[in-house]
This record gives sequence, structure tokens and C-alpha cells, in this order.
Amino acid sequence: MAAADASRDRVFAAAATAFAAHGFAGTSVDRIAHAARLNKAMIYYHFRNKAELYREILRDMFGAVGARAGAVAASNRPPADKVREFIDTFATEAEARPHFPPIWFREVAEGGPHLDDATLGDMTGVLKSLASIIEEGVRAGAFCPISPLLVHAGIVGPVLLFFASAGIRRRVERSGVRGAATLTRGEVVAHVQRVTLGLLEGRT
Amino acid sequence: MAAADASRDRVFAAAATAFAAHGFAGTSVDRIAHAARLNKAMIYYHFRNKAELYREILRDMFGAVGARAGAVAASNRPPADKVREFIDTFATEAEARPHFPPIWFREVAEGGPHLDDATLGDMTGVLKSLASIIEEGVRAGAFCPISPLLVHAGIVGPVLLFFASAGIRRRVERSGVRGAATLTRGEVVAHVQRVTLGLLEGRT
DNA sequence: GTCTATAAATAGATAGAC
DNA sequence: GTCTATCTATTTATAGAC
Repeated sequence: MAAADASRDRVFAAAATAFAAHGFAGTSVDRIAHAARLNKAMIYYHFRNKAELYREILRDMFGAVGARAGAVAASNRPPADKVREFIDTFATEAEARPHFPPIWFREVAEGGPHLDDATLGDMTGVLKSLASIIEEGVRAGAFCPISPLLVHAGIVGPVLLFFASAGIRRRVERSGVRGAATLTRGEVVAHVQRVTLGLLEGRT
Repeated sequence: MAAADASRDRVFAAAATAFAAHGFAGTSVDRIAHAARLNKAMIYYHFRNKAELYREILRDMFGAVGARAGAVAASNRPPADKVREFIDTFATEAEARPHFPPIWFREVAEGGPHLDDATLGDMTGVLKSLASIIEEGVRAGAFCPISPLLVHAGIVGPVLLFFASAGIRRRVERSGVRGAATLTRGEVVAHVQRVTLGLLEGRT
């Protein structure tokens, strides 16, 4: 945290950005070092190797999202508010860590070979938190019983796709689709909240 | 197509599987050759280089989906049926080409650096076809006007996530989430159809 | 903590025999 | 069409000076 760790933080940030843009295999240690304005040897001074650096980024990412989702589920509010908050929180975390949506997509595509059990537990915790919110709503008579996996996919899929696709959407806009690049975070969150609650409250 | 092309097809299939599992950078030409039961030099006999092989897989994938989405939009049926068919067709293509959801995710995560303009056009065509279906429904008084980008994300996000996450869902199931691995294609398609039509027909 | 230099392995791509 | 052998560049990782 002190000045002693400044270079370690630069490595961490540069690596997160590079891994998001080019993937684990597509990112060389040299590239990370250069982006962090450091020499390659410094990477190995701070981290055991490239894989360990990558895993630390995954832990930070899934740990934060898992914890915040758990806090929402444990809070003291009506189920419908918790669902709204779950979606908004998820979007907030995705926005605060721009590397998070691309890396989540890549890990899913790959089957998660870099995910250790604890980190997979954080990922699973997001799903379990959502499941507990739904269960609570069903017990309270506010929600219909719907598979948490489907609800989860209906939230996580669109939100991650929105944040991860900013680059492609700019190209799509240029090729003639009006509004592709100007879609905002607020519109997406409001839309997903509306669709999810409509579903859970049986208005569909 | 004849026996002369058998080895080319094996390269194509092996490459699609490997690129889906490990990404472009994470897949070596040697690995593809081995999976195709051929020598590395044969890859270069059939394809100019690794990037050109990858691009051909992208073209095949997005070309097929783009064409089928266009056919659904152009068909002669009520808008609500077209929406159902659009979703089912998208899932069918994703299932027929198991490499397609992971590769789509990776391309989105990367910003599509491997996508040439024609292929990006096919990807955009999927969105445009959906937009034309929605517009038709609005004109007919059957649909509310909703941003095609949001509807698109609500379909493509969950469906791709479902197919791409089979590996992770098996691990999640083992770590205690019942039903994570046994969710079926039919359940997902029916769910997305229901949510999407509920939204478009204003029952939400 | 930070660097240069380098080892050792692996990658993409080609030449040329059969 | 298919192979072996090889060239060249790049990559991860380490040794050791400052």
C-alpha cells in the first residue's frame, strides 16, 4: 500500500487491462512490463509467474463481485428491491473494473482452467446469492418460482455483453446501426431490472 | 468436398474446436495439426497461415447465423412467430457449431480484431434482422417500440452464455448447485422466448 | 527495488524430399 | 498430398550486477 507497492500496483493494473484485451496466452510478460513502465524482471520480483499474476486478478475480481452480491442478499429489504440492487451492483462492479466483463467471458469460454476452487466459489456465490433472494421472494408470495440459473443468465448475459462489447459496438455503429455505441449503462440496467422483475412477479 | 478435401476438413474442424477452447493465441499450429492427425506443414498447404484459417472459421460461423437470421426476418409469418423462430434458430446454430458461442465471446472480448468488414457485416446482419422484425411488429400494433440492441442483448447474451458455459456449469454443479449442469437447451429457449415476447408485447 | 543479459523452450512459417 | 528437417522470432523465466 505504501510507496513500496506502487510498482506492484502498476503491474497488476497493466496486466488486468492486457489480459482483458488479449487473453492470457495473447499477453506477453514483456507487454505487461512495458505498459507498467517497468522491466520484465520486475514482474517476477512481484509475482511468482504469469499464471499466478493472472489468478490474483481473477481472485480480486470474483472476490469483489461475490462479496457484494452476498451483501445484497443479506441486506434487510424487500425481495424486489434486492433484485434491483443485485443488478445495479453487478453493473457497478463491471464498470469499476473494465477488465472484468471480457475476462469473465474468456474464463467461461475456456471452462475456467485458471479458476482455483476458492475463486470458483466466489463465482458460484453470485449465483447462490441470487437464488436465495428468489427463494425469499417466493416464500413471501411476491415471486413465482423460477430457476435461478435462468434468471442469472438473463442478468449476467446481457450486462456482461453490454460492457464487453463497447469496442465492437463502435464498429457496428460506424457500419450503419444507429445508437449501437451510445447505449448507456443506465438504459441497460433499467431494462434488465424491468425484464427480470416482470418475470419474477409473473407479469409475463 | 471429395476425398481430396478430407484432410482440409479435418484441419478446419480441429482448428474450430481448439480455437474455441484456447483462443487464437492459445492455440498452436502444431496442436491443430496433431488433433487433425496431420503434420504441421499440411496446415500451410491448405491455408495461407494461422490467421487466415481462423478468419475462415469466423466467416463460416457468422455467415451461417447471419443468413439464417435474415431468412427468418424475410419469412411470411406473424412478428411474434418470427421472434420465437429467431431465438430457436439462433440456439440451433449455436448447438450445431459448438465452437460458435465461445468464439463469439472471445471476439467480443477482444473487440473483433480478426473480423473483416464482410464478417462484421454478417454479425451486424443478425442485429438488423431482429430490428426489422421488431419494427414490423410495431407497425402492426403487436409490439411496443423497444431498442433492438436491448432485445438483442437479452437473447444473445443468455443463449450464448448457456452454451458456452457447459464446462463451468459442470464444475459449479459439483460444488453444490443442483441443476447447474442439467439445464437443457429447450428450457433456455422457451424461457428466452417467453421473456422476449412478454417484453415486446408489453406485458411487463 | 530495479536493471541487463541470457538461458531454454516454444512458436509460426518454409524448403525440399517423396 | 504428405512428410521431415530446419530457420527465425518470440516467449517464459532466471542469474546476477547495481
